[in-house]
Amino acid sequence: MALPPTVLAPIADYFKVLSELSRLQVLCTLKTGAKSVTEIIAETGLGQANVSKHLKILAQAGLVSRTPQGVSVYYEIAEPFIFDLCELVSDRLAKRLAAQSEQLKQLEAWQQTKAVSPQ
Amino acid sequence: MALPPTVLAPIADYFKVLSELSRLQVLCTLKTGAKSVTEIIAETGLGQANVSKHLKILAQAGLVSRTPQGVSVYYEIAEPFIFDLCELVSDRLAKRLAAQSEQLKQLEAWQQTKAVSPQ
DNA sequence: AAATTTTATTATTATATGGTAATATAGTTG
DNA sequence: CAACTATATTACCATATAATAATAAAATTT
Repeated sequence: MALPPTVLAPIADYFKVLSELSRLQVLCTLKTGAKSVTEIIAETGLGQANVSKHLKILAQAGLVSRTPQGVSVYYEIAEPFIFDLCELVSDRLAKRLAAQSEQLKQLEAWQQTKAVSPQ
Repeated sequence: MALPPTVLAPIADYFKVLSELSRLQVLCTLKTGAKSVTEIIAETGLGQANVSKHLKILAQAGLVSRTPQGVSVYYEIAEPFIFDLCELVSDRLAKRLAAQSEQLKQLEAWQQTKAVSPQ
């Protein structure tokens, strides 16, 4: 029997948080340490309201922590684990590209053969 | 400087494919081997058109392979890697729950202390 | 306290997407 | 070829969500 939705749903939700480019950009900004919202806005080039909303989603998901400091609010990675995930996916995508390029090379070699001894 | 969107976008897209409960259900169905669409429909309880659409998305993402066989079409996991990802996330979520329950226990112990020696 | 800065929220719009019914397509069997 | 089965596609609706502008709220400075 298949895994019940109750088990899979939280996993899907976790992936969903990571499935938006803007949120990944925000997270990457925090890779080098805690940053204020203003700094995040500057680094990503995203709009203020937009960043604020994404940070709320990331905080609710438990991926970042929030610490107000004076007028500013600093956000920090709470689960460095997410970078492991991103790297795994990135590596997998790279391997795909490598395999594709290898196949292309094979194809070219075969075409060479055909040109040398046609028919 | 942060990673450019051109690098992060494919990663976000990869996560996006895995961020839907129905698609995870379909993938889990294939964990034990290739299955026809009819079998997938039966195991998941999802609608026919729905399953067909999700399978298309999974195939385009390169996560499953498609092999017609007579009237049926069999789909198979093309990247077992996805189950590693799911398991990593699942483990992480489990650790979270464990940590929460531990905190709860600590809180209860503290309340006991307070009850024994009030003030 | 007024002005300023920083962050959060609300309202709105545009777009994307999941689900379903209906239809189309393709292969199989009588 | 007609009937049937399996899968794909199309059209449609409902919902979710990303982005932005406008506004609010909170802390700081003058």
